[in-house]
Amino acid sequence: MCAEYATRPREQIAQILRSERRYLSAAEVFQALQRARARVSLSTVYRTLDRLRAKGEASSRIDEQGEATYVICTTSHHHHAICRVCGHVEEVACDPMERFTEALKAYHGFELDAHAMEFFGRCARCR
Amino acid sequence: MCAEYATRPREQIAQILRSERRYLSAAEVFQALQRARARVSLSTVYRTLDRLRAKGEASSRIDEQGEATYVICTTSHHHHAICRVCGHVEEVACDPMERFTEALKAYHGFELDAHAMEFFGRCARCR
DNA sequence: TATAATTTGCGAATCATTGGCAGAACCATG
DNA sequence: CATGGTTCTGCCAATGATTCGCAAATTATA
Ligand SMILES: [Zn+2]
Ligand SMILES: [Zn+2]
Ligand SMILES: [Zn+2]
Ligand SMILES: [Zn+2]
Repeated sequence: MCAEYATRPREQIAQILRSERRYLSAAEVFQALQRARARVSLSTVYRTLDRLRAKGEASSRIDEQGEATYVICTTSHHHHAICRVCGHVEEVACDPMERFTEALKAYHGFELDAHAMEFFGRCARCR
Repeated sequence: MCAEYATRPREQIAQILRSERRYLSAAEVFQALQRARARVSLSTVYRTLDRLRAKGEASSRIDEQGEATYVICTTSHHHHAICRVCGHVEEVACDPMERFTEALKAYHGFELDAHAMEFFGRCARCR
């Protein structure tokens, strides 16, 4: 029990996420599937995206309209710089974070165990 | 035209947000209003919370269940450290941010114009 | 091919949030 | 303290993304 099946729909969905390096909603993935003549239901898209996130293979964020969006990314700790023009997602290391950790403890007595960051601007190509 | 009315419902909602220093959903604010015997509709709660956010008097975030939550905060640039135990929100200054700005430009050619950060952990009282 | 476990598709259900609109509240003015 | 124009509020229906339930299809294994 609890085995994992490698299925066609899952591979097709992952394929789309891998080719686009930007946050996509379930609806956008679904549309891309239809454009590629892949017959996958919207339900399966939702389930697969959530599964990728749970496995740590994708990162999710809620966009301005309140919709969940997903992007494939590495599992090591990093943050995302999102281009306002093309949506391109750049993975950013996070060394300077230690400064915040220190400041939080010194000034607020707050002990950090996690943090989230997002950067917005224009990527190298769009400048 | 376009004047602003100071009304009872708005004051009652702001009162609740001021007394609780943590992120509250519209439903939670509504329940608090009922507990205080204040007769305000859920619609008004939604409208007032969004209005506070638009005026910069409150900050909003989407919680783990996908619901919008709000907290009163100052207008100057800062970030939030959220206690995992009691939900207390601490405002955190953001000087070390310049490091990220530099790194993004140097390593990724990415030009920053905005960023978002959230910190999670345990506040001084809950440690 | 036979079998059991897992996944899929479909449609219905959920549920936070928004929209429309008639009436109530607000506030400046006389 | 009345009047009148503007702004808010409450009610309730509509929206729309996401989730659920379940029978049928797919996968893995022998
Ligand atoms: Zn770009
Ligand atoms: Zn980090
Ligand atoms: Zn705490
Ligand atoms: Zn900052």
